[in-house]
Amino acid sequence: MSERTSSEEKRQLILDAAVRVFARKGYHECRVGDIAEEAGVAYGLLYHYFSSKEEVLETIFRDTWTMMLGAVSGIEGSGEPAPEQLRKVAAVVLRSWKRTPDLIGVLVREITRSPHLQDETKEIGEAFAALERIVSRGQEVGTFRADLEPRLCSIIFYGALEELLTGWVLGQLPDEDEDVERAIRTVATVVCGGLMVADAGRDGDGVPGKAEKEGFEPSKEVVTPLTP
Amino acid sequence: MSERTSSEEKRQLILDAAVRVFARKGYHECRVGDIAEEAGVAYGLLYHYFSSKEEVLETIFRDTWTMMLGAVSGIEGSGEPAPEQLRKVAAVVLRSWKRTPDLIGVLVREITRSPHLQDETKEIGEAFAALERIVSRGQEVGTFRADLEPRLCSIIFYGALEELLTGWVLGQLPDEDEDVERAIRTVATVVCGGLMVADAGRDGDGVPGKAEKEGFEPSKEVVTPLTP
Amino acid sequence: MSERTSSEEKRQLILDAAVRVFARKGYHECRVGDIAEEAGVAYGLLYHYFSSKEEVLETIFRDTWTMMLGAVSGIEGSGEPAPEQLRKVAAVVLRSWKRTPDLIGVLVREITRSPHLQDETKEIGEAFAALERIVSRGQEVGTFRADLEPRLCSIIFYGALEELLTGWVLGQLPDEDEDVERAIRTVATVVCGGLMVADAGRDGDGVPGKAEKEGFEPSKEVVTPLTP
Amino acid sequence: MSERTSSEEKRQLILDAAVRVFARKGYHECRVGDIAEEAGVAYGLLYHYFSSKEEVLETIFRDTWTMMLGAVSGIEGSGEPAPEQLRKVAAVVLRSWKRTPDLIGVLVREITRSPHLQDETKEIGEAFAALERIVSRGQEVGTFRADLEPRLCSIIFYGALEELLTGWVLGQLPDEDEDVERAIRTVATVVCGGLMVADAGRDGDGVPGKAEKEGFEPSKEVVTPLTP
DNA sequence: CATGAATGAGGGTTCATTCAT
DNA sequence: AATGAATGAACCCTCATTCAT
Repeated sequence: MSERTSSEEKRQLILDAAVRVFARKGYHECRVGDIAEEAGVAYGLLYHYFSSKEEVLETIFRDTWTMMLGAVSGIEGSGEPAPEQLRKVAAVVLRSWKRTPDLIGVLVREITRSPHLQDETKEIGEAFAALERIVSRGQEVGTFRADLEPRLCSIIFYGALEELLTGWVLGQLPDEDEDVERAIRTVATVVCGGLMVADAGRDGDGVPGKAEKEGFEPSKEVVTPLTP
Repeated sequence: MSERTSSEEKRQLILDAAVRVFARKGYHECRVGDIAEEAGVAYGLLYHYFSSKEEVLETIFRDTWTMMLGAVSGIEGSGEPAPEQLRKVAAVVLRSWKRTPDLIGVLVREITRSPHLQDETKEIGEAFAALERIVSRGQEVGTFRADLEPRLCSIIFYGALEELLTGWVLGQLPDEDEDVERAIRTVATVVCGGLMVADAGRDGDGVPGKAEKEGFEPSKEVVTPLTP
Repeated sequence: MSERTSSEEKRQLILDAAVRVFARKGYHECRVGDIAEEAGVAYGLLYHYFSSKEEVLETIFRDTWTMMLGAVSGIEGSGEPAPEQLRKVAAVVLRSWKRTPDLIGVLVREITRSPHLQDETKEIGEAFAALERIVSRGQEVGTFRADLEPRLCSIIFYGALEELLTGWVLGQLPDEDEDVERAIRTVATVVCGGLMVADAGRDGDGVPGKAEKEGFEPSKEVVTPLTP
Repeated sequence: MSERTSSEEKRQLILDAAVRVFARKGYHECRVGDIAEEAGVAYGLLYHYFSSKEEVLETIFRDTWTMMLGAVSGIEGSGEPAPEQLRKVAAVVLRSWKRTPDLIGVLVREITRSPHLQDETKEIGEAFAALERIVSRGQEVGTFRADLEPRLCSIIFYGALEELLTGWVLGQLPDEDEDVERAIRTVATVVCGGLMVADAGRDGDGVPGKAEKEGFEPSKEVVTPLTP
């Protein structure tokens, strides 16, 4: 109780500081001292908790993707229709921009750093696998057309999300709350619309159908948020 | 003929070598000496043609995006229907993986690295603008539904393409010729399908419709390939 | 009895651990943490008993040279003939390799490292002085030729011992018990033989003469062993 | 001709500077910058010629031992009597103190640095082997007593030389020219005296016998000096 | 006594860039 | 145009030492 910051808290303190610094200057452009300074700890303490600067970044990646995986898994297990599930994934992912812009900035900017992806592939791969299963089940129940590879569809869907985040990160896209909501609707509409069989529930206004209009999103509290 | 390598050829020699080295080790992980060695020239000669290591990367970016912009512009001006145009953009972009995997690898891995995007934004921005106009025109002629922002749609579309390329670059996705063609069809089907108005030309199988079956792609020679 | 480890024992525990670690990795190459780990104590406890890492090494040096000095002094005061005294010194020094190889390894490897010799010079110097006196007395009683400087002789003698130890430490010389005994005989024979006046006791078989054959070494228990 | 310092000369410049700095402060206590400063070159240039600070020391060791080996080999092949050969080795080794005190200081102080001896063992080992052969031949022709192991004798002999050098390096021993010459005589007398058969050439004054008095050392110019 | 988190100066090394040849 | 030796600032990391608990 009286302990101000436990060991684990100190570790998180450093991670949070690293996210801010990486977001501000980029991984390669920042020095280890910047992170320590931002965290308000001594230079070498970082090396008590992490074996290298790179491990700090890897930890950020892993932690985030683990959360992401948890969120997607939760949605996947909800039993809702596939289009609604994709919509929720889009909502979780895209809303995280406003929640934790620094973290998203780091992920977007450094996502393809070679060494990480090799290792992080597990978490990322599982997240993609979950998306893939959502698409597959949509196909099985006849909601989605069956002539497309679920794998490719999950990639298309996730790529769309990532590019939207990139637009916000780079300041090339307006990101007011309503802009974010519109982006969620648009990506859900386009991708789900393209995935759904031609006449399934199509009444002329696109995928999410009436649900959208009926206040389709009570799940906000249910879904694990993407961030700490 | 007797001239071994002209100045301009030497410059390109270095650029090509840089692409291979960046693809192999990444921009930050490679040394200027690696590029020179790969090009078979001396250490300092690189500085006759480029003012810095970074300018080499920027040149690769600019050249490629200029080509990309040219290709997209060409497609945009073809007068074909919007879905067909998007399809061709997808074809040009995705087929470039097999043509020039190293170059794509560099673009995918380094694409969001901070300092570059500031400058490259112009070319990239114009490419996005062209995609946006394609979507807009599809909306104007009633092919695409009008209730979606063209900007967001272009982002979704391009994000899908980039994520597919990423899958190939990272070796997480099969990339035989038929896989590439399937990816082209899939992204065109999904995105165009999601963009099109519910009953416009829908005959139950999605966007590319009959066109696909009628040998829809004589454009291979027409379209400027994405690479040198 | 019930006391697990007294303060003094803990101190010695750390010293013993340090000897093992220094022998294994060398003084400069090992970390303070290595010593603590080897001793099974916590990081900072070392600083309760020693003021620095260097003091640990100095303590090892001083303790050992104090013992060495004690052994040599004991031999010097035995009243035996000079050749026999040198022989016993050789025996004490060289046999210590098998007794405490780690300690000898540390002494051999770190012996001339700069800062230590300044301080240790006192003990080392006294040991050399004792050797010198042994030689001098041999000269006074006519056993050793008088035309050689005792100081140089003591250096030659000790250098021979140290180089033999070095050969064992570096694994370049066989070190079975009989090899050690042969080394003792050889160094005594060569050095004493060279020191002795041409015809003094020379009966054709070398220095230690009959003494050697008569079981010349009952001193094993008498002489203070070189090690704790 | 007009070239002030060739590449090889620059390399040697750095080595010479390193010897001076190592002699002054010791290997561990000096910084790479000290070497560069002493050599009058830039910090990083050292890394053009050597891969690390340690390689600089190793090069000094190897070069010197190669010279030592050459000198000993030359003496070994001279066909002179074994005692005279040992005497010349002593002369070459001990006189090197006055010629190149810094170099000797480095060798004496750092000789047992673990990693080096593993590698340098080849040159050092060959030098010992040459000494061993000198002793063996002395035994074969009946000059040296045959009941001693040549290997041990070579170690005893070299240890004596090294300890004398150590005495000078540490300033514990007078090192005027006459002191050096006396040390040469003493070590030759003692070791050769101990090695020789009791009455072989013994006329009461030890080994070098008359030869010494007859101007026994015209070899000064003949023998390869130990230093560059 | 004992612990180990915290400190931070200092080290070796790298490497983009320059420049004399 | 071409070379590669020379430069030196910058960086990551180590690790002896301290100190609050």
